[in-house]
Amino acid sequence: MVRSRIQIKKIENTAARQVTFSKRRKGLIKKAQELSTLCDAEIALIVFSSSTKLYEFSTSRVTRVIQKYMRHTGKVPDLVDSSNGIEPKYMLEEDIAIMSKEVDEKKQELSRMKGEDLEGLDIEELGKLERLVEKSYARVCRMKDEKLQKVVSDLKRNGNTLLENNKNLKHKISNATEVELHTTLEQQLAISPPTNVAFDTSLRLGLV
Amino acid sequence: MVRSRIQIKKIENTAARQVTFSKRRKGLIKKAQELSTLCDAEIALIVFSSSTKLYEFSTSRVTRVIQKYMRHTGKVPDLVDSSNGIEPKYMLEEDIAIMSKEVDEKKQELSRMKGEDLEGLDIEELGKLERLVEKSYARVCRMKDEKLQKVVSDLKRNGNTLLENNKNLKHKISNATEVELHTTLEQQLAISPPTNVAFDTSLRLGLV
DNA sequence: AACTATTTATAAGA
DNA sequence: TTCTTATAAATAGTT
Repeated sequence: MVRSRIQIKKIENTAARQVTFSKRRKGLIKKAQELSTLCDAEIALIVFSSSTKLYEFSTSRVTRVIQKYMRHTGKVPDLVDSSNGIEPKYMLEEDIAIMSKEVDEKKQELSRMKGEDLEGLDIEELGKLERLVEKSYARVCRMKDEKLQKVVSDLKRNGNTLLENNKNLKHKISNATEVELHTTLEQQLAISPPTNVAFDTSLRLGLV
Repeated sequence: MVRSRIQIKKIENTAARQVTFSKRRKGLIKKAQELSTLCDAEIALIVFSSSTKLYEFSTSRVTRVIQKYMRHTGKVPDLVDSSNGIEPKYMLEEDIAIMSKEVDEKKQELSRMKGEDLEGLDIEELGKLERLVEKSYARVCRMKDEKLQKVVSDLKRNGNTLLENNKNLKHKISNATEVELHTTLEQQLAISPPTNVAFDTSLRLGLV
């Protein structure tokens, strides 16, 4: 459909097929969502990829739409209605309606926080939202900064510990060499210059 | 999508809703067909209009895909095969559990978008959230800006119309006074100084 | 039901 | 996977 027009037939190249599947599945689900919202339709969409992976979309729950489908087509009639006399169904459905409304509200609030679906807002509402998102941004940044600071200080602490260890090791080595081998100071330094290594490490860790 | 962009929310006008339903349903089914052909996917699409009319598309028989769905998800294993042993109450309670989870998820997502409840996130997740909120902020600002621009241009247009009207009125008055009353120019101006008023109005409106 | 100006979806490429 | 971009396809409003 783009860059070049394609024929509607199976895409033989597996990688290309997967990419197209992923994109078009997303598009299809979006369209289904839009149709259900715009036209108040009840929709169930079940998609199995060629590798039998399942993707689904439904306005309510897939099984609910399936039940409705069954009843409608006459296959497996009155699945829900044939409860044994008492009707817990009514109450529960009312609950569902309430929760469904709650979900919808949260969804809308969320999409507005994401900067979507803003058409319906007036300037004042947009200003409020702007301030809200701005504040949120500041909070997220602050939290990230705090966590980073913590990582940095942890690393610095580690670096200091290492530095300390290096000093101790150096000490032991110089004692050992002095007592046991009687090597010169010059020889000790040529074999291991621990001070510089430790210093470098600490610096590097402190800059992560 | 065309002529003008529309909001994705229920179309209240019944006729318009039906037209859109018909068009988009056709589009949706076409997309489903294309996806199934291109990517060798097994698809079932069930659509109930708001007037409960049924439309469907499926690569095989809808019930076959439904059965596969049932087996895959493990929900209501033998819905099709044995209609007697099913507990509608259970299903409804399950609905509530699912929705309740959905509400919780949305709530958490929302609070994170608001920069709350961030403790549990690692630095990478915080970075992602940061970019998301940043993008959202840009969108909200852009939308506000667009709306403001629109208000400004509307007001300017109004201002120009008023200016034009004032000119015409001034003309009429000056003609009328000249021909019918023979008043002096000074008297005309004392009664109505239209040029200045029009100018002021235009300026004020243009700066809202 | 047809038209068409736009928006949206997306194939290909990066 | 994700983004970009050029282009095809879908479709809202109109006739």
